[in-house]
Amino acid sequence: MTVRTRFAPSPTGFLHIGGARTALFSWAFAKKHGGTFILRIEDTDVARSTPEAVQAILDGMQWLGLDYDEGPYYQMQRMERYKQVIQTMLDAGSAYYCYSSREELEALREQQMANKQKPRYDGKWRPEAGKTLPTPPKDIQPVIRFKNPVDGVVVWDDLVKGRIEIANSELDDLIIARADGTPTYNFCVVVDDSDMGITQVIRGDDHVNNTPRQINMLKALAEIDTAIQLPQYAHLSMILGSDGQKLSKRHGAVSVMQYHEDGYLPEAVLNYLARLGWSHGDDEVFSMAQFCDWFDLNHITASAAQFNTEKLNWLNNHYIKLADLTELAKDIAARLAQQGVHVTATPNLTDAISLYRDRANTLNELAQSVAYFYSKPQVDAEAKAKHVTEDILSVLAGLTAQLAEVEWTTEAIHALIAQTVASHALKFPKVAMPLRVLITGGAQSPSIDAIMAILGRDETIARLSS
RNA sequence: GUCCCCAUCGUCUAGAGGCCUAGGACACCUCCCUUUCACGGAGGCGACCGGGGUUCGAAUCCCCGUGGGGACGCCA
Repeated sequence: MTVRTRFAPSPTGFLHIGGARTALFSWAFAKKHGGTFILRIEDTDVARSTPEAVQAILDGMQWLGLDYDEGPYYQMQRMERYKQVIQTMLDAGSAYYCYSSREELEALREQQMANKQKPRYDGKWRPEAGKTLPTPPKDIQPVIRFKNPVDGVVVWDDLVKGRIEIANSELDDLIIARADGTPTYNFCVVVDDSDMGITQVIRGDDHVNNTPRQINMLKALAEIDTAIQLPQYAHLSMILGSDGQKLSKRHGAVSVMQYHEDGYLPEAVLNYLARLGWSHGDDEVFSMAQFCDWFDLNHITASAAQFNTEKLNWLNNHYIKLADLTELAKDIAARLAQQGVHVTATPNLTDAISLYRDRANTLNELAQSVAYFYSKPQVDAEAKAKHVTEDILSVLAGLTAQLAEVEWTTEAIHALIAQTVASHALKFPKVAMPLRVLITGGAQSPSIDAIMAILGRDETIARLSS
């Protein structure tokens, strides 16, 4: 059977890092098996869904390069289909109208909680053989509930967690259509996964408790339509924040696009996410092509994983070092422009980047570190006091004068500095450090001669003369 | 509260009963390289949650405990 997987976010916010990983695994599984990856937008919660959120999800997936083969499907556009299925269930007796009011249900829940019981529907309107149902009140619009089996257990072999067994006695008759007639999540998922021929449902493990309900509905549907088959399920454990707490809006569950803004390469984020909860022996760094080739559900960890920015940084640095220089320069120029620093043809940006890329964890850091090539640096006062001392000023003046004459190459500049150092019987850093401070603004930088070569003669002399 | 899931270095993980003196990566520390800081190179520190079983043998299987997480909506 051809593999068909899906990613089914609800558009109530941006695509966060956990959602991105779920999408990534689903995507990779389809790729690995030459299957189809489907995007489905679960927007039945009209009150919370927004077009902006849909766009944010689309943008996030595009940035990461998680392309889908089908979709996006929108559940709101499938209303007729859901209503049709609900009707067949009503006709088949696997669903029924329930007239319990919200207040009534709320009171029931509170009472059960007070009795330390698991809150659930009491089955008041559930039809049973030989049971007389109450007379429906006129002022209440009924909801429709699924008639869940009372006995037995629901069992499935979770592709990540192994065999999971949940007793039907733990489940109640869930609402599949609201009073206004709109279907609810668990029901839509079942219809969609079935209609779309999903073979592996790969999703977050907060859905484990929904799975037995969905399986029961699927089985009920399968009694009506024998072509319906159960998918396999793979429940991914969640990603925790760096503090070990659940990722949430106020707990670092940032949008994947925030990583873009913060200067992370999609390759790094992808590689990091792939490795978070999945492994291939000791392999740490790999391309998406390699990942898709290796990916399997057997090597997914069942336990929750904590997000670690330092490792992401390390990977990001790795991919920055590997990045195409021209592409990198384009990105860095844009980031500099955002800060009001405009890149000019000289000094050469790609040369400047080559000098700094090895030490940058993010593109923002990289942009920051080459900014002084295009705007006067703010000279660090402490570094200046320490390195630009009285006794060295005359040496610098002499050097500056010679700089006007020297051939403008890294080698020639280096030779000139070395010669100055020698003629004054100094140590190399004694001259290099003040140059560094005056030219770059700080005490840490790559080789100062290489920097000067890129910066240009006039600007170098200008900075040394001020 | 009830049900479900999970448990190896600080973190991500390898580990399918003997290959484990528990391996790798990030972080951290030391040294080397060096023109400062990085990069890079070489080392180091550092873990099987606890208790019972099963077995000749357990990080690996079973049970109990503990700890963490999730679910219990006319949200998804």
